[in-house]
Amino acid sequence: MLTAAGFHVLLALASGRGHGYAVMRFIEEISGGAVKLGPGTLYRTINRLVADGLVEEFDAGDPAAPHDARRRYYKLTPQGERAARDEAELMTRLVTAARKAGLIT
Amino acid sequence: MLTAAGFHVLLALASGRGHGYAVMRFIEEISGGAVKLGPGTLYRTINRLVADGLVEEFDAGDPAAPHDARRRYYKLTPQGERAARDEAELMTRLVTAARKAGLIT
DNA sequence: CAAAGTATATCCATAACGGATATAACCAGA
DNA sequence: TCTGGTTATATCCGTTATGGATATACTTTG
Repeated sequence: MLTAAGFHVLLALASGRGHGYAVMRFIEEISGGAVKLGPGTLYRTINRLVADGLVEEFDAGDPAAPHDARRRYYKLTPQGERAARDEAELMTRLVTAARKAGLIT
Repeated sequence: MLTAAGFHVLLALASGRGHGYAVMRFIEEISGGAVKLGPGTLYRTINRLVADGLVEEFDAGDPAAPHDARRRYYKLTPQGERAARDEAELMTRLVTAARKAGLIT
């Protein structure tokens, strides 16, 4: 199974956040500030996802938009998309159960 | 934040699974067999939740139903319920984002 | 040009996990 | 009754993952 950080990263990439720092902000945003991914966990997690074939770096060579040269861009591989989808589906089941249990409305 | 295992246990308890082994089966059931909590993680997690005040043991002294004497029963504390609800709410946000990203329907 | 923010990378101590091993009670059927 | 399979809890060990600090340097804004 994916780790929480792993899923967060995949979800951020699937949501169009292409590089590490943007991933970090996405997670903070979506959790209302509750979840913060420090740089240690962030870059380590990205590297692990790349090593596992769930994510790949790509060249965002759009010369029109003068992007920050330091940035490294990543996207999901088909395998990564599958993994993210599986995890999201598991999560819907957990949310349904939480609703059934009266934890949330 | 809760660990995945921690949330699973809280959710199982909130769903009326009172003792450790039942918690284990609940998680396996709800995930369609994808997530399995081994005894190491299971009992360690329960103990941690108790130590953190999210869960407490109680005496299921129902003499009518001759229950298994080995079982140890647990339930959520108010704090545990809050934590489980917060986590479930975060999860709904993640699921919504996954839907928006086209990962799930 | 200085300060704040953006961006990536690495290190270390701590926390958590997975799976094996152990022990034993419970239950169904031969 | 005894025997095997399942239920149930507990602990140990090696591995993996985390959180936070530290480092470095580019970019943007006033």
